[in-house]
Amino acid sequence: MQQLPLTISEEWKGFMHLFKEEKYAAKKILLREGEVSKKAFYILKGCIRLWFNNDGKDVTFQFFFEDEGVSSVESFKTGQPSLFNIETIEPSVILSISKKVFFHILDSSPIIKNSIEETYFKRMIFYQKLFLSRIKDNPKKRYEDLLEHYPQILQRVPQHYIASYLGITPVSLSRIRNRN
Amino acid sequence: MQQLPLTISEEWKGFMHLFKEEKYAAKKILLREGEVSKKAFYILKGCIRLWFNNDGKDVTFQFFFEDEGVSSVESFKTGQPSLFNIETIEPSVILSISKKVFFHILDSSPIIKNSIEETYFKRMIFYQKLFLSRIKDNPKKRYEDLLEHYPQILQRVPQHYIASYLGITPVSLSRIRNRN
DNA sequence: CTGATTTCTTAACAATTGTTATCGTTTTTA
DNA sequence: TAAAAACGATAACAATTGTTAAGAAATCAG
Repeated sequence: MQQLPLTISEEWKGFMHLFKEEKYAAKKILLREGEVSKKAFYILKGCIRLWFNNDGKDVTFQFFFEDEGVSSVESFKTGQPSLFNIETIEPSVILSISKKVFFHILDSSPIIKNSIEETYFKRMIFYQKLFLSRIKDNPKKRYEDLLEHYPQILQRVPQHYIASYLGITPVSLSRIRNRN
Repeated sequence: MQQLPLTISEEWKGFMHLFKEEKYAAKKILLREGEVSKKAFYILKGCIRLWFNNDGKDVTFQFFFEDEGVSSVESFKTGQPSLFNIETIEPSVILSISKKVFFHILDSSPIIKNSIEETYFKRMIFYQKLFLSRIKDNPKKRYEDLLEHYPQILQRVPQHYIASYLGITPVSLSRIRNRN
């Protein structure tokens, strides 16, 4: 969906053996809010959400599906505690890589290093656009955009997560859906 | 405020003669939405807002003040049309630099190149946080955060720009302010 | 200095969303 | 498979925000 995959380019293939394949049940937390990220992930099968605790309320703010890279980027890179949880929604098959190995790959391949930096840049633009959609659109419009551009999300993700993602309550989302 | 300055480190000083100092009146557009960015800016005095036209409505989404770098990053870097306008709010004194010279500096100084890439990374985190505040907080809370963390904005920027930035109408902002 | 514009407030009403609670239905788990 | 938990729809009412309009105050421009 709105996520930029960790491109498995030709270049990456030479390093694939350094990834570890892991299977997780649904609702498994891969990284807990407040902890320091030690691994980055790549989804082979399944889906994941990012969420954090906001005064006792579970706030979901991003979804990831097959062939997308997921991590708490700033925690993974800088060693700060993660601001959010990374949690499976469905049972999932994940490739994981340690910090040490990841940065070793970056050092040994300028091509990959470059592509990762490009990824930071693109992700910045992505978040800028997400932020803009919050400013310009009301919840109903944001729901319709989601319906138009990422219908798969609505089919795979429980509705109250989506409500949270849209910035409204589950009740309000249910109303919007049944208002034609 | 919430912007990451283009750090004028020691390293930068050797290149300062390549910048051009320009003076602008209030409400001057430095880059128009839809045009390709040819210059990046650094504010010596004054302030600037970023805004775009949304169905005829003027939507402001970021403010910049003294000692901050401003540009339509993705347009400046990739040559795509800018998604927004860059406009002075007050009469301003600006350092400007052309694309050609800017990237020449990046090529001649690995230190600066590195710091710019670091800037992309930090700006990504910045936009991520902005986006999160849209999800977790209601307009009133966002106004109070602004009041607490960036009181200078409220003193220097017209209120309807701030309302737009907070994602509400000027009328609603006026009500929030006068509701104690 | 004066008329025009911009900026902010307030009012009245409509529309939307939040809150709380209830009730089937589906899914999970022991 | 049976009990428990999760999920989604709906209702009733409160609170918030949007819309439109009018008017006062401040600022700008000639």
